[in-house]
Amino acid sequence: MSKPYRISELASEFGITTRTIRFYEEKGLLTPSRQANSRLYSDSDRVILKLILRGKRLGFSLQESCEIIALYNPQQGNEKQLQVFLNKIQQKRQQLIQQQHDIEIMLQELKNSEQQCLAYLANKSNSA
Amino acid sequence: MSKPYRISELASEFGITTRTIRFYEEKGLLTPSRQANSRLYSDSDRVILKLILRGKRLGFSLQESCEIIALYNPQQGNEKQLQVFLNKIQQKRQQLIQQQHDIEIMLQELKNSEQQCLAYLANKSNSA
DNA sequence: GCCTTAGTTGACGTTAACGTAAACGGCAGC
DNA sequence: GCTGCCGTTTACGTTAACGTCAACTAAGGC
Repeated sequence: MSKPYRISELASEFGITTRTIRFYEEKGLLTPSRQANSRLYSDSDRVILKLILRGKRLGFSLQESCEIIALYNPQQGNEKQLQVFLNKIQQKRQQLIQQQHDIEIMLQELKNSEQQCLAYLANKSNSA
Repeated sequence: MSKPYRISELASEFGITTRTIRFYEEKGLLTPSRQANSRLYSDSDRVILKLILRGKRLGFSLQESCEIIALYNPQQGNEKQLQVFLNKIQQKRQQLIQQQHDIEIMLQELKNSEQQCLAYLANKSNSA
């Protein structure tokens, strides 16, 4: 148990506002403890926050990030429940792989534009 | 010049609504021609629509997708403008690479969860 | 005791990206 | 000539993810 974080610490560490952090709590994603009237965030709260922000960078909604975080914590259950769980994992995997492809193509297209641009610059400085 | 598309054709091809397509036009992303009172979409309209949807899958806003599409069409300009252009490309590239990393990690974590789940299932069927 | 500096709750405001509904035009088929 | 069906414009509605503001409390410094 390391020292807990205050809300402003997390906010500045991750470059978000305290309002945002409280909003995530309101949505049930974070469950900090209280000391007097102040919130205290544990390491695991911090991890969850990190996961949320990672999801955000990939364009996932809070709801989706929430589901993904749930996928990180396999719970025991009967065989059927575990199958549902495995299917969900598979779905997310497909989605992520699709994103990988999209990114590959975008990077290639950006590279093409860059090449054209550089060629034009080189040509220009040649003729100058 | 191939046969132009009607709005419902594009909608069903991409699995979106006609309202969405009209919305993109409203935002200036698409500029279909008109025949009488109907919209006619060209191949290039279709390409742009594809790019928008790709951006969406990666969590980009319409505004961002718009900027990325602009990056695909290098315009001539003076050296300074071209430098700005190259910088923007570089920025987007960094963002995409960050997303690649995020995806790698997520995929790994999903894999871990899957392994745990499978191990539990195997164990269970063993003891049965 | 007063001020400043976090922090709190509660409420209303805002923006993007569409959804939805109303009222209308045009044409193909019967 | 009426019925669908596809399309149009206009306009108001909706949801997510916060921003912003007000009014308040609790702790620490001088």
